[in-house]
Amino acid sequence: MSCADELYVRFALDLVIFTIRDDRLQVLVTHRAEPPASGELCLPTTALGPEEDLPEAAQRGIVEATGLDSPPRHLEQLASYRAPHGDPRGRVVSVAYLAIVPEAAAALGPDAPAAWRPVVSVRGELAFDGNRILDDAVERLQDKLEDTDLATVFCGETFTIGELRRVYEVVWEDSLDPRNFSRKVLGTTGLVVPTGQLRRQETGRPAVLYQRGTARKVIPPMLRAGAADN
Amino acid sequence: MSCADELYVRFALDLVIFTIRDDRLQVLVTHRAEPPASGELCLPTTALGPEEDLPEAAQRGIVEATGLDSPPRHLEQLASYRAPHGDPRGRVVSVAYLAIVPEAAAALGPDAPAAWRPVVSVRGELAFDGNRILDDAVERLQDKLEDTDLATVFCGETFTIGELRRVYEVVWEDSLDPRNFSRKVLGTTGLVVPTGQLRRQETGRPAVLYQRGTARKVIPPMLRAGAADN
DNA sequence: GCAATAGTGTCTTTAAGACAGTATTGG
DNA sequence: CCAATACTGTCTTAAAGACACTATTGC
Repeated sequence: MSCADELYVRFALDLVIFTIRDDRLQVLVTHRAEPPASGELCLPTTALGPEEDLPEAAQRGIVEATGLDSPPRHLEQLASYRAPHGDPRGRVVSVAYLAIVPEAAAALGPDAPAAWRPVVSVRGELAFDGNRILDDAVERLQDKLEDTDLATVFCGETFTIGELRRVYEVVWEDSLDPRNFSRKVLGTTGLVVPTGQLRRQETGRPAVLYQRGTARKVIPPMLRAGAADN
Repeated sequence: MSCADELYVRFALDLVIFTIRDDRLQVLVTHRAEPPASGELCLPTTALGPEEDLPEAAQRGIVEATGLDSPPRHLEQLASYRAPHGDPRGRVVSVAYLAIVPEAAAALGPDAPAAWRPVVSVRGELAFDGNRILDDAVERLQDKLEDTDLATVFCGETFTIGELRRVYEVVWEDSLDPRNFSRKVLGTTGLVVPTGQLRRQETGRPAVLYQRGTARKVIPPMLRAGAADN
């Protein structure tokens, strides 16, 4: 490595970009273009520009990776990782960011370098410490659904209570009681507000459409059954 | 800066080490030995060794900064920060770690380079982004008291329910009802287990001594009143 | 009317909030 | 007995869990 100074490390940002498609939690992955691990599956990465803040760099990297015209609706720092010691690139540190894009924006060009893949299908398949990062990201996401309005970010501008419930069910891999879920969501002041519009489908009673409210925290939190594991 | 390669950044670990002394939350601070900001108050830092993992480096840095003979009872990664752009050292990234040492271990040599200072007295006084890091650390700490057994880490090997309650009151800057607190702690299975010993003081009824149990999560969480902000 | 989806109401149980009184020690 | 600290018990209220039924649409 060209920098002998112990204070310098090779640095990059790892991007964990989630969306929901086909009723499954999906993550954007790509293939490494250069050695080491050339051709292997990995998370999109980006470098830190000279004048960039960390969130700025993450946002730019996400726009580049997805080809979206707008920045993601949610972006948060996940954690930092030091690459496994066997890495031939020397001392490597990365900071991972977690982002969410709504299903509607998840369309990707057919010849895009990156692709959406169901999380369950890439578990354990990523190069370097991508698997650990992805696991941490999923856990963070599941935790944050409990006490924030993050689930609404997966939905489009407007959504039904049923669609919102599907987000919880997909991310938590569990089924929720529609009656109790409804009571909880509508009973949390400011979480969602009705738009007055209805969503019609081929059959069945039309559903009331809602949009995000001003509340960012769900107090008391939404509870999931299997949260007692250590 | 000597590294022209855009992939390399100057890197360090910032250490936020908490303890409770004199019924106040205190943090270990030191003074910068070299420019820039020489002499100013700051958090202890350390570098990443060639073969070290991030938690290893943090643990080593904490032992060096505190002079303790044992590693901290709790250590977790907080977040990564990019130093403010005006920094003459160029592109600087740091990862902050949060650690807790019990009051008993908090004794520091009189001529140690670092010193314990009440958090309230150093708020806004730290160099670089130390203030932001400290604020984040306090918030993380307050949040984690709600649904983990982290408060027990501030206590010694054994402690009374009253001592444990003081930890919550000090960190949350709030007073708790002793009766309801007792019911909650003793009603959470596996959180604390009685040792059979008693703690005697000059006067008053002796208190039953407990030690940490096996439960690491408090479910349902301990609630604090003023958690509805944002 | 039927299939399909959306929505609501009640009973029970758990646990927090808000209280006052009893118990044990040393002096 | 008194001061000081530790401990416990009850009533009320909020909210989750576990249920079945009604409502609205297209065909």
